[in-house]
Amino acid sequence: MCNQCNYKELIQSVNIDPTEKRLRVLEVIGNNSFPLSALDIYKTLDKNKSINKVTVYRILDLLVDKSLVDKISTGGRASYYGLAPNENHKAHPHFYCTSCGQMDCLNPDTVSIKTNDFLKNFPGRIDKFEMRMDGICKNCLKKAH
Amino acid sequence: MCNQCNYKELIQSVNIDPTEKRLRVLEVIGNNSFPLSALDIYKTLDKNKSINKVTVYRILDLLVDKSLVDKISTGGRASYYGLAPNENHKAHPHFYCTSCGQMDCLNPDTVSIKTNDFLKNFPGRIDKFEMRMDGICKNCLKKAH
DNA sequence: ATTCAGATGCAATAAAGTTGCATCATCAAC
DNA sequence: GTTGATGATGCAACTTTATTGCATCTGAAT
Repeated sequence: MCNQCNYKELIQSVNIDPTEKRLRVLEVIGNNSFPLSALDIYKTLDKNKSINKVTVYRILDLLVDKSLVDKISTGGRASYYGLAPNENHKAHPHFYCTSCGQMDCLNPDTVSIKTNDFLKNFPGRIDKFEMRMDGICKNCLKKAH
Repeated sequence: MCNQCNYKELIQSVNIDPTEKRLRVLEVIGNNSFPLSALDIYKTLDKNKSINKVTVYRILDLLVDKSLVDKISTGGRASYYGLAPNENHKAHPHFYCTSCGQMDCLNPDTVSIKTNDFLKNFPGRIDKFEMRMDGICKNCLKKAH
């Protein structure tokens, strides 16, 4: 969730056209407090048949490519999307409920990571760091009995 | 890669039948120094038409369920499979090359993680912790120019 | 008004994994 | 040894998630 973000400016800041659909997609992602799947986003926007599924995927790819949006993998089959880390949003781990598919953002300092000398010596290029915990959320735990 | 493992005993230790196919699947995973996709495993075993794709998926599900094998998500679409952590294999992060799809195991102490008070206070149940770095491996970096 | 590039839509397709049901193998009971 | 039950495996069809190819639209530049 981002209350400080001007989505139009965000899009313009990476030198792409802030089209209506791109804005809508980024808004859906930004106004949500947890990451969403492409299909979640599509369904949200398609309430009034206003966008095509393929367009959603293409916009997501673009926003990820421009580092405005973060593509987060789950233990499940679909990727989820959330606002990329920036000054207002520190990078943070996620929790994925393997029962209901809900994904939550965890506080950035629930875990502290120290990447020793590793990063300096790694022979390839590292673009991204992802950390995820899988389990059963409290709601599903309750339902279980 | 596991040189100390007796795969048959491993399978028996979780009270399931050590069938020929289960053994083959676990061996392929265990003899490999990096995680493989279900299709990699299938192709390795299917050289002489000796196993069905569905059987591979079902065996993988079973081995994951019994905690002998770890299902590792990538930035891509397929899951990868490696031996689950145990006394001989500490849990460790992975590196995934977004260019060629190769996944590598990183040294367990390339990063040190401190999960502050988080785990104690979390209202759900946590089964698994996954950490992955995505980027371009040194081979693909070379090819790029 | 015309043209051109980029954005979007639509249908078809691909990749990864799952399901339902048939068959096979193993083993205990008779 | 045959029978019957149980679990393992095979095969075809299907589902979900995502991608591709090509057509159409839109908006700025000329």
